[in-house]
Amino acid sequence: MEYGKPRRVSLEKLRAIQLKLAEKVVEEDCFDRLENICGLDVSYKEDKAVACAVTVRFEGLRKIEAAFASSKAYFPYIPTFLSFRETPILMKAVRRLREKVDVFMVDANGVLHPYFLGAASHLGVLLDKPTVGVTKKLLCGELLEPRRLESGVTMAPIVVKGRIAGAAVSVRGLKPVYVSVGHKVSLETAVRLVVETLRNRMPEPIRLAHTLSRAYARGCQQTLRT
DNA sequence: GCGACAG
DNA sequence: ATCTTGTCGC
Repeated sequence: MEYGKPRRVSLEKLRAIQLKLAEKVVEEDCFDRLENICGLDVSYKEDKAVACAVTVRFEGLRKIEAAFASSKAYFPYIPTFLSFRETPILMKAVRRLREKVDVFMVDANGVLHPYFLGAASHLGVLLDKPTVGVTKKLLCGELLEPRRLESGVTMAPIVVKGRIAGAAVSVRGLKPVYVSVGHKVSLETAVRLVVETLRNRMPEPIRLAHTLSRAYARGCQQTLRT
């Protein structure tokens, strides 16, 4: 409700933290098997933040578990500082999961960020787990020439400060989603995972987390049943 | 200084 | 993100 109060930590300090954590990001595949994928998202209800972590089996995309966490939103939304708003509540939801997770998919950017540390990467480093970032709108960077892959998938690399930081991926001529490495995964694998879990505009794990966190925030018990 | 800007 | 109903279209 009121974020106007002076923060005890300056944005310059937070920027320094991002630069530090960005050095720890690993852009290579660091997982042997791919059985479960967990979608992550946060919804808001006035000044309350609700996070949902929903795990699905990669084969068939069937939901096998969902965990929630809620708290007051202590940090405002400030472009390029999203992780400081959502990482705490997402960590809380993830800790409540019981089933093993191989890769996390977050509704946020990974290294597709002006300082190469979007919320998906920030979370990945804190969890020390593989994460992929996916968004519906471009935060930064310039798109290179689109490339049509075999399965009718169109991919356009995105460059940030001279580095390929992500890719615009679109299927069946739909509006693209922006994919980037979060942590411990390669861009190639990140794109593959998104394409293989894409039923609608957003990959299924994230779409589910979005629906569930929103239902939880609005107290829709019925939707949360199954 | 100006404009852009994930959720 | 959120405030919000019906409605146009594949």
